[in-house]
Amino acid sequence: MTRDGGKRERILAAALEIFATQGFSNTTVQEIAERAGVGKGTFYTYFPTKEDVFTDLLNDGLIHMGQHIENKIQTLKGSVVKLRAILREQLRYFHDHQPLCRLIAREAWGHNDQPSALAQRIRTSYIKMLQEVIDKGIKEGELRTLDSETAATALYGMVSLVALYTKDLSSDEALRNVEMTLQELFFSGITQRQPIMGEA
Amino acid sequence: MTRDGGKRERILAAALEIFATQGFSNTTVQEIAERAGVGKGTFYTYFPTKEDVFTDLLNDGLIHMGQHIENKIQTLKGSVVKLRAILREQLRYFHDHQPLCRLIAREAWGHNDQPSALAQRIRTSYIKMLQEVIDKGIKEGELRTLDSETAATALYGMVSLVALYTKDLSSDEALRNVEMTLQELFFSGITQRQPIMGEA
Amino acid sequence: MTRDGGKRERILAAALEIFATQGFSNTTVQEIAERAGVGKGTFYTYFPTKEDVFTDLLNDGLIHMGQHIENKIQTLKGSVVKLRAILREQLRYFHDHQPLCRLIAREAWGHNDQPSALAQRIRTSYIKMLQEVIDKGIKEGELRTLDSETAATALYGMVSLVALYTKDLSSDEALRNVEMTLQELFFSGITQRQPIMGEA
Amino acid sequence: MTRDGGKRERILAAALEIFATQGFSNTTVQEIAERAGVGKGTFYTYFPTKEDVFTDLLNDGLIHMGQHIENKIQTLKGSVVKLRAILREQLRYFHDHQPLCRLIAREAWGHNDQPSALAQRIRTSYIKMLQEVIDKGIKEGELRTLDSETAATALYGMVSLVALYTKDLSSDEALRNVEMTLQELFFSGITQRQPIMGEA
DNA sequence: GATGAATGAGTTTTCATTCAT
DNA sequence: AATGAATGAAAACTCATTCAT
Repeated sequence: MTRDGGKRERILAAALEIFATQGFSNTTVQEIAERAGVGKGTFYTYFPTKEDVFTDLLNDGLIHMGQHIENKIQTLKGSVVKLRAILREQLRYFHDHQPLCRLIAREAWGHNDQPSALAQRIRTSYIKMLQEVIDKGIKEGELRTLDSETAATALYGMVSLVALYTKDLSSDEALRNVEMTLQELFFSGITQRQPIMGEA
Repeated sequence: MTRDGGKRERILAAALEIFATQGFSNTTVQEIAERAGVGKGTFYTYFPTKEDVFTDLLNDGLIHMGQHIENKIQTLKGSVVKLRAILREQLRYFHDHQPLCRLIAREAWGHNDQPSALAQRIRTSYIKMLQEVIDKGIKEGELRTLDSETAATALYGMVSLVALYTKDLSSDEALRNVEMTLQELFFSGITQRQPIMGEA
Repeated sequence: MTRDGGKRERILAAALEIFATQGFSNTTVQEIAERAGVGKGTFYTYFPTKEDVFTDLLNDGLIHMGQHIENKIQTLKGSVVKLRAILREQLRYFHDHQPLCRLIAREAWGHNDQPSALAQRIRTSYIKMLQEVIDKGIKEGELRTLDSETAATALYGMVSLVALYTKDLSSDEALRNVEMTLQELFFSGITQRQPIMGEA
Repeated sequence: MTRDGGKRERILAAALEIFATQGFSNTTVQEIAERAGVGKGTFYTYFPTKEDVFTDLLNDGLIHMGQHIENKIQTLKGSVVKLRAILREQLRYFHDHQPLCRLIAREAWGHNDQPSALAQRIRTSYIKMLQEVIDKGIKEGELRTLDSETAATALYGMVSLVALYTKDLSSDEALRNVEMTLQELFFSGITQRQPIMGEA
């Protein structure tokens, strides 16, 4: 599958790690080439410009994340079930692919003059998907009637910030705990269920 | 407004706008000076380095946002009431200070190798505050028992992403609609209230 | 004598000290003004450019040194007597006016593109004087017949390098010792007087 | 001569010439690169900073001059013979390597705030050597008893100033004449040998 | 195909000099 | 007359990109 000894992949992997840590501008092609174990010239055999690796990384990443999650929910039935799976998988995905996701996140805030270009794609390609699930749930009565775009964005924001801010998410247990909290929060809200009727 | 005809302020304002659009590295001192309507040298009369304007901007911004919101909730009683106010005010603040908040958000993901320095401060200075309110609410039975740190981060993530992603938030009505959605979502969850009582 | 409260003199003195320590290029007008206790703008009331203070300093210095030494020898009779006095006074002058002399010396090697300009003046204004004394001494038979220009330059080089290189020349005793050595050297040479006559 | 077509050497040579003429501060990297016939960036492929070429030049120069002269005198016997050779070789070396020596000389007066660093080395590495020869000569009775450090410095000062000040030293004859004068001066003094006994 | 030496456009920063107060 | 805020020209240095080997 990889002619050329996987050089392209090695470069992408190296770039990902360094971009994620240092950002686009503070990363030199030299560094990437070194970490990938190739000459600087070789970098340009595989990518026309530094910007291109970045874009490729982002595109591939977004596609991969989208597909990964769509795969997971494809066979599931019911909006709540689907959304629960999305929440879980997205959290896990962010956690398992921290560097990539950090890149996506930062890019989402616009790393340069055409911030929309890709941030746009996040909204359209990924958040749109969430939105559709939510819309369906509303129509079918499983979900409360609310603005689905806002809800989808909120879900995405919740999970991504938690995934990237929470210091210790390395143990499986910690991850599960955080997930449970988010599930509760997103599906039932933070408020203590009011003692409906005379239950007290 | 002060001596020097507010040059310092003009530079800060110009820097804020450009940094927010283009990021730190893609912004040149030249651009800032031009937009501020001063000479390049003048920039250096007021700030030792380019990095310093950036830091000043961020520090002041974080302090300002924190104080603004703390002021708003200080006199309120009850965790739910407080959290509702926080949600509303934060949304509004992000909306009213888009450039600044975009800066804060992006910085949170680390604009360079020492991302923690300021990201840390957001967590400690701002999210900690949310966490305390939630903790109190849990203790007093107003809120469901859940991991308060995760909940606080989730609230912050929800609001900030929605504020920055939502294209049209300019009309007061749009803003109110989005707010309402988030309030419902955060406090009551997305799920349609289960047919309470013995309807099954 | 000094209208304006001696500001000009204060600037010259300040400039001399800093130029001597840091060189022309590494000295800023700001520094000079500060050390002189005046505003930066005031500097330009008294001197058209930074270069001008430097030149003035050098010119005045050369003139002053020349006059000082000429005064000392004017009344003396005999070339050897005169040269001995010159050697003594020059050594002392270098020692007493280290900063100025350091400036002159460095300039002599050319501090910029027109190195000759001033180096020339040293040769013409000062070394010429030595040369004349030597020439007279030769003609009158007091001095050995040799190339007077070379001898004059050598005398100047001897004294100036010793004055500026010798670490401890602060005590009067040390100064006298060094002078004695130079006198012996210049007038009688380093060689042990050959066993005159048939002593062997 | 080495790989890279001697670029490093070309840069060093160019730098030497320009530094010697214009001084360190008045020389731009651009100029050096141009004169060396390379791009500005290439300069930085070979030297980390402008300061580094300067230092390399000086270090190499001092070492070279020292070795050159030590080689010349190593096999000679007798202090007077050695000193005569030193005087001759130093004069010739200064003359043959004017730019380098101009650099060394100027540095001796301190080209910036840390003049000692290298000026020190001149004293220690080179003048010390002269001093040792003189000391030996004194001990063995060939030379007059005098302060050897002062004498060594004087010799150095004499020769270097004459070498750098004397306008026309290009013909071999001129050089020999100047040398003879200095030899006479340094070894026998300027004074006409007193009519010892009744010779007149 | 792989490489790294060569390059110059572009960026930050300094500082002599001007000029309004 | 004295000042220092304002300025932009100039200089060191970086790094994406090219290209000869």
